[in-house]
Amino acid sequence: MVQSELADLEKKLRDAQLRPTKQRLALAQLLFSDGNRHITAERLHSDAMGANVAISLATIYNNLHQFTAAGLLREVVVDSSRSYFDTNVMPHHHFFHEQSGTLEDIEKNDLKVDNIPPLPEGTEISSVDVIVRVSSTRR
Amino acid sequence: MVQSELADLEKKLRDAQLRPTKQRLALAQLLFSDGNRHITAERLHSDAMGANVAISLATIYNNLHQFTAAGLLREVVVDSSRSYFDTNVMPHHHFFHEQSGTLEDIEKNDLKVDNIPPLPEGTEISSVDVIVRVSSTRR
DNA sequence: CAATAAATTAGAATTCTTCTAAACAAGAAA
DNA sequence: TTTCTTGTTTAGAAGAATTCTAATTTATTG
Repeated sequence: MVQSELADLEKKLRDAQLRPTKQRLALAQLLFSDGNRHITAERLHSDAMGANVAISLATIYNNLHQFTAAGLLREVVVDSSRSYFDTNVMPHHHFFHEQSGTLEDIEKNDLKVDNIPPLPEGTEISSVDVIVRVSSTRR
Repeated sequence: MVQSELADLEKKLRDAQLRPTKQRLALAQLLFSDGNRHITAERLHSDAMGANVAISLATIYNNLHQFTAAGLLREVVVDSSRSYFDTNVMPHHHFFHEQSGTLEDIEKNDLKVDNIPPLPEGTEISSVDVIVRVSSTRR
């Protein structure tokens, strides 16, 4: 890892009012150094173990939520049994592969959602999430 | 409840190859006798208790899944902490009210999804789910 | 440095869901 | 009917994901 990269991550955390602790920097590195990721807490935890970063699962959860609140991550709800966190925080949608449990981004401009009916009284849109669930073609 | 209604529910179960047991009939009544519902297992369980129907939570879960497999219900994933089951099995979408945790149907023809990009290699669409998350307008 | 406020942690606790193995009920056959 | 087979229900244990607790450690500020 490059020096400047670490400094960038530290700035990213500071800008989000999060102290750049050892654990946060390690997580930020795992999350943001390698393109878009869709990751679960357990997965991130084992990635950290694999990278010889000592960090408890509680801290993983704390930080995933703090990162999300700070707009550094976004939670994607596709599976009722676990939470996925997405490093792409721009508005966009997803393919969800049902067999493998993997997510793939769909850029917002590719896909169009039209004719949303009048919202329930007294509400405003907080997000529009499209999930295209796909499965392997059986042959 | 009307006699014919019970007979209809029994037929509905039989057609789905599910024996119309006391518990299943009671659940079918709670689920299908009163328009579209979006319900959680816990909620259905307390509805049953409220209607003086003795039924265990395990049976609720068993049957929600069996009904879903038989196409009598559809599972809606909107909240990573619990599962919702929808009695409307026609293709359609949802408003999800973030504060109250309630769902509301959006008829398929109201809303249009266009320009879905090419699917991942070797896959086919199993469903396209749109969730319009709304929250109360603060004033 | 010292003070204080924030972050981390292990492990317990919670919540939702599934499993297990035994008891029970439904439908089929005699 | 009665019997047989198989499907269903059940209580409670077990499991999985997540949150909480209270103590300890670490970062930042003065």
